[in-house]
Amino acid sequence: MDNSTATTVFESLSSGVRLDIVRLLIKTGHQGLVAGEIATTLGLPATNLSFHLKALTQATLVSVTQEGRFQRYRANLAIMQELIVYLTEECCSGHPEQCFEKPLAAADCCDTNPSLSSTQTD
Amino acid sequence: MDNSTATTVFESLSSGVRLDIVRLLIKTGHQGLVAGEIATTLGLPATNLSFHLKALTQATLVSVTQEGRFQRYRANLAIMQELIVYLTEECCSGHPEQCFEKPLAAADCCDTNPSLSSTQTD
DNA sequence: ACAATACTTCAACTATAATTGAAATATTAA
DNA sequence: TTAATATTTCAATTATAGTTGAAGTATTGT
Repeated sequence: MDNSTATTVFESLSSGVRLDIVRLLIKTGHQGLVAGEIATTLGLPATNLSFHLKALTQATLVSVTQEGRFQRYRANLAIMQELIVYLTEECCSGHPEQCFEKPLAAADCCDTNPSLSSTQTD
Repeated sequence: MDNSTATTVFESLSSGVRLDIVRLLIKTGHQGLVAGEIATTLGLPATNLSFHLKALTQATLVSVTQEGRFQRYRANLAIMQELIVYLTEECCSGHPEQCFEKPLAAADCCDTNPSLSSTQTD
């Protein structure tokens, strides 16, 4: 991931609304959600949601597929992983010795570790 | 890291200027840089830099200490690590089975692995 | 064909962020 | 103590982002 892509991704996630959308879509995984379901879940007017979904789609953080008159949105997990790699590289750049003094916990991510998910606020 | 903190951090890094500042300060590590050095390196007017440094400081992405009439800024690596953990948790939430299909590379970060740093664009 | 549904686009508006030069503050050097 | 240096704050301006209702497009159900 290059710096301008990273900026675009950060920009996308800098809106509370868009972060909520991405987190919601990550939770629904491959199934994703159609626009109306997102609107209902997050209590957003359709036009406002559409605005943010367009931004997220252009930033490739979500993908869309048409299903009849519905538009199904899915989170792009790959780019989240790339973002994690990017941040890890940046944190280490030139200073590996002070990088990750405490354990990263990334490796623990997929374990059944309730203490990780319980740190979330909503 | 809670969601509103994450939003604040993303907001901070969503500006190309601020991302440049943080990346520069990460490179200089514990030594950090005084404001004037940052301004010279990035070619920014002092007042504009000060604006962004204030935002970064309030978001706790950088810290300041006074040295006579200089202000020395340093990156807060700990919050970058927390951000990585936050993203990892979010990516995994509810879907550990599809989390990190490809290797994360986070663990390789501090190894002498030139292929990682060579992916950066500037 | 026609009405209903799902969603997007458009245009207008409001809100927030970024940039700038001038003035202010604080520290140091002469 | 006066001048120079380092940085911040302020006020004004410009630029960009977010929100909304109305209208438009496309698909489906009757």
